[in-house]
Parts: sequence; structure tokens; C-alpha cells
Amino acid sequence: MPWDLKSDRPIYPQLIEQIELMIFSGTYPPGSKLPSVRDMAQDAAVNPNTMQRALARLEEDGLINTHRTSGRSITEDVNMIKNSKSKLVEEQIREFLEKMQKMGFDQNEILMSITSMVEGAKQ
Amino acid sequence: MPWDLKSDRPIYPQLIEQIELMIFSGTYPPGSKLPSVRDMAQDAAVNPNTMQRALARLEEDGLINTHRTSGRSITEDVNMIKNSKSKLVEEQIREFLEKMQKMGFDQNEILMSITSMVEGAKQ
DNA sequence: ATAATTGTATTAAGTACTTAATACAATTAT
DNA sequence: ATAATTGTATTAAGTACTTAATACAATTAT
Repeated sequence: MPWDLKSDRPIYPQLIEQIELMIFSGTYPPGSKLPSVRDMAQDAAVNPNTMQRALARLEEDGLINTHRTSGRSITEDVNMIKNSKSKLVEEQIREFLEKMQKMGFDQNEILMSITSMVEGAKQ
Repeated sequence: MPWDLKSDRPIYPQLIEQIELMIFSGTYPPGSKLPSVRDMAQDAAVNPNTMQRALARLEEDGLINTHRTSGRSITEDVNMIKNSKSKLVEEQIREFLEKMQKMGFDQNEILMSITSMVEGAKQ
């Protein structure tokens, strides 16, 4: 994985987001085991402490469970995952719409812009 | 203006973005004068140094001009503004699409999601 | 039994960001 | 003429984040 991390934002929230994306896409299916903190840190090219921080947050949120010495796993609560996913999707859309509206685009213009870029992505 | 600043990102890039949105929407029209650094800082409830940093960056980018003792103004180069606006729009859409695709949505699902939220926003 | 692996904790250092308090020269406003 | 305003610069302090180097107990693997 590329783990595309940008420099205009602290790393750990970016790690949280990327891991969430992998959970929501099924890359890490419900109940599956996660790599160790150290392995994930190395994979993302960050310090283990930073990855630990991201994982601790994900556990607080209930998306993953920690088993003291046998590693971590994704929650088996499929509804929990589905809800978090919907929440993230809505937040992304909301933020996007807000910016577009602040720039003066109306609903039609917004839909046309994004439609044309989706079409363009099909190539 | 609310100047909605979030805490998961440094302030100055957020200031840059918000000011850009105001330029692109015409709140600050081409050639118009900007409030002083101190005034803008107070309005955004940040330190003048931080606002200065954001404005300096906007000047580097060519969106605003600085007149040593008579303040700053928006560039009169309308094409410059238009290009920056398009660039920001495309970047927003690109980032959004990337996240949606990473979550496993296909093009139809993405369009349907955003269409329903745009419709919902009409209320 | 022994070694390796797990999450976790701690201490130290460096960096980037933000605020605060000033100060200055040049211009503008009165 | 004088005061106020402009962008700019500097110094100091505090905070959050990140990395690095270790260490530990508990479990798992060999």
C-alpha cells in the first residue's frame, strides 16, 4: 500500500482515516486479524508510537479490538462498521458541498462538475 | 464570517483555504482591497503572525498583491483567479472520488450518493 | 524450556505551529 | 505637523506532534 500521507496535517489522523478506508472496503474484513503495531508502522513508514496512537483511537471508536498479547482484530459488529462508513461518506460529501457552495456553485453546477469528473475517470 | 477552523490541521493552511474561497466566490472581488492583517486576524480570532503567514503564502501564489503601507488587494488578473479556482475544484473532487473508490464504491454509487445529498440539501 | 512476538509504557530530543509582546520605517489620515 | 495605520521583523515561550531508544509482562511459537 502507498499510505499516501500529506504534510499539511498531522500523521496520526491520516493513519486513522486510511485504516478506516481499508476496513470499510473490506481489505480488513470483520473479525480479521490486523498486522502488529510494529509491522503496520514499518509498512506506513512511521514510528510505532504514532501507529499505536492511531490504533488506540480506532479501538476507542469501537472499530477494532485489542487482545493484549495476540494482536488486534477488526470488530465483528457489521452494523457498527456500516454505520461508521455511512458517517464518513456523509461527512466527506458535506464538506465537499460546503466548499463548493462557498465558492458560489449552485446545485446543478456541482452535480455537473462531479459528473464530468466521474465520467472522465472512466476513460 | 464564522471562519470555521478545525483542530486536526494547522491553522494557517485553513486560513489560506478560507480566504481563497472568499476570493473565488467574489466576496473579495478582483482588485478590491483586503482588510489589514491585524483586522483579519482579529476577525478570524487568530494571532496576526498566523494571518500574516497565510497572506504571505497567498501573495506567493499570486492571488493577492501587497502595497507596503497601504495594505493588500486581490489580483486583477481574472484568468489567474479562474485558473486557481478550477484547480481547487478539481482537487476537491479528485480527493473525494479517491476516498470513495478506496471504500469500494463504483461510479454509479458515488453519483447516486452525492445526488441524493444535493437533493436533500435543497430541502 | 526457550525464544520470539504481542501491546504497552517511559524518557528524551527535535520540529513545526501558535501566541504574545514589541518595535520599526513608510505611508496615510487628520 | 502630528497621529494613526500599513506590512514587516524579532524574540521568547508554550504546545502538539513525531521520532528514537528502551524496557516490561504476558502470551505464542518453536
